[in-house]
Amino acid sequence: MSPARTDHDSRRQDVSEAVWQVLAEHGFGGLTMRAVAAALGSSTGLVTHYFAGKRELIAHALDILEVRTAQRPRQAAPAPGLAALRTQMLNILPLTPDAAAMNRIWVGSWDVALSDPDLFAAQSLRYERIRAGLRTSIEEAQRLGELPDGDSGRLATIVLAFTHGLVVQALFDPERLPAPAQTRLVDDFVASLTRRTA
Amino acid sequence: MSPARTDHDSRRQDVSEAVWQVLAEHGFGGLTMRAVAAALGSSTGLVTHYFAGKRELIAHALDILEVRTAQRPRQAAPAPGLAALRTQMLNILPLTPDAAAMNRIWVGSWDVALSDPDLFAAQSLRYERIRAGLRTSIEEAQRLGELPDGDSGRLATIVLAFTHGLVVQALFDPERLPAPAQTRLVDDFVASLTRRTA
DNA sequence: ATACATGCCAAACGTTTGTTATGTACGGAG
DNA sequence: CTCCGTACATAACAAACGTTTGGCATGTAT
Repeated sequence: MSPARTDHDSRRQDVSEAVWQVLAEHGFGGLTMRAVAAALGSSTGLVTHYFAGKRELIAHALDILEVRTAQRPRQAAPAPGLAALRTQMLNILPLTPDAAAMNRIWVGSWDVALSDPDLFAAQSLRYERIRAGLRTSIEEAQRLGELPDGDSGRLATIVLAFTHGLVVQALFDPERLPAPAQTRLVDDFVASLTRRTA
Repeated sequence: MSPARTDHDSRRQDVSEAVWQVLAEHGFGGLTMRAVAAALGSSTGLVTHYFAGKRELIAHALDILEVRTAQRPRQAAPAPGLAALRTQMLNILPLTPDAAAMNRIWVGSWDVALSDPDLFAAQSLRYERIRAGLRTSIEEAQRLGELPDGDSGRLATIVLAFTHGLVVQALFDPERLPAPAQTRLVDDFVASLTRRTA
């Protein structure tokens, strides 16, 4: 019933890795069955064996994106509240080569996601989830008096907007925005949130 | 020497318009010679007659992006300084259907721009120019005492980051972020910049 | 009137694409 | 040993792609 001379999941993971590699180098515009097969050193037959078609390949790529975002080696929050929020932001930014590759794919996914209704909905949900994560830290910070009271949802949107936008600029100008510069900008931004009204 | 029975520039503009239309609907992943020709109701021969190849088509699309960004019907700055900065930000955001289409193309261009060295460099320059524009307003605002002193370049980066990020969220969740909501977020953000240190 | 450059279509070219079919090797089940 | 389903390679396929070519207009220049 189950002749398994290779570990299916493990092999599928290999394909997944090849997809990642192709995307990081050539973007979604360069994602083809053959490119993935070449990156894997195999035939396209192997690729189709584990992923029915290109659509499934793309959908899976976006899944990896979320999984890696959640499981990447990230710094633990040193403290709840504002410090946690700052850490969450830093964990998103392209501060390391791996994180840069992830963000490059993330940003690249927007073109295809905006053109495909299914992917569009999936992406919208992902961002909603990210905002929810930020929001808990924001509300905790408000409870601790580290942030002024106000609509935590709106503030989460502002924080995510700033972070996303910084990702884009960092990707397009890595020399001007190396890791320390990004960190400094985050600190500047966070500081502007904590200031009280005059 | 110059038999011109049709206005070359005008016709080229028509092609340009067709490119725009295809991009707004299908993104850069759906930009093909035939799609452009179809949107124009002509043959692919016409397209190649005005643009040597696909690369030139893409490069031109990114040029339009900048031209339209500069020449779009935008609100005039009601006053120099902070008010001008706010207006600049609002002029970028997808507050109207036209502006939404432009931003959809803008965001979509990142995938291809990140994969092509030439386009990459061109995009980097564009963002540099946008930041320069923001910076003049920021410095004026600082001179007027509307903003606290500080590195105007870094502040411009922060402002552009926030604006870009808000564009992305608005595109992926237009129902949650209609024009008034976007305006409100900009005002919240600007307010956070003006607050003095406690 | 002749010559020539431009505008554009229609069609074809060779390549690349996603997908599917065929074949082989092989480990477990009976 | 005999099946049989899994794991691929090979290769074919039609469709779509970017690009090129040949030709027919139509206008200006001489």
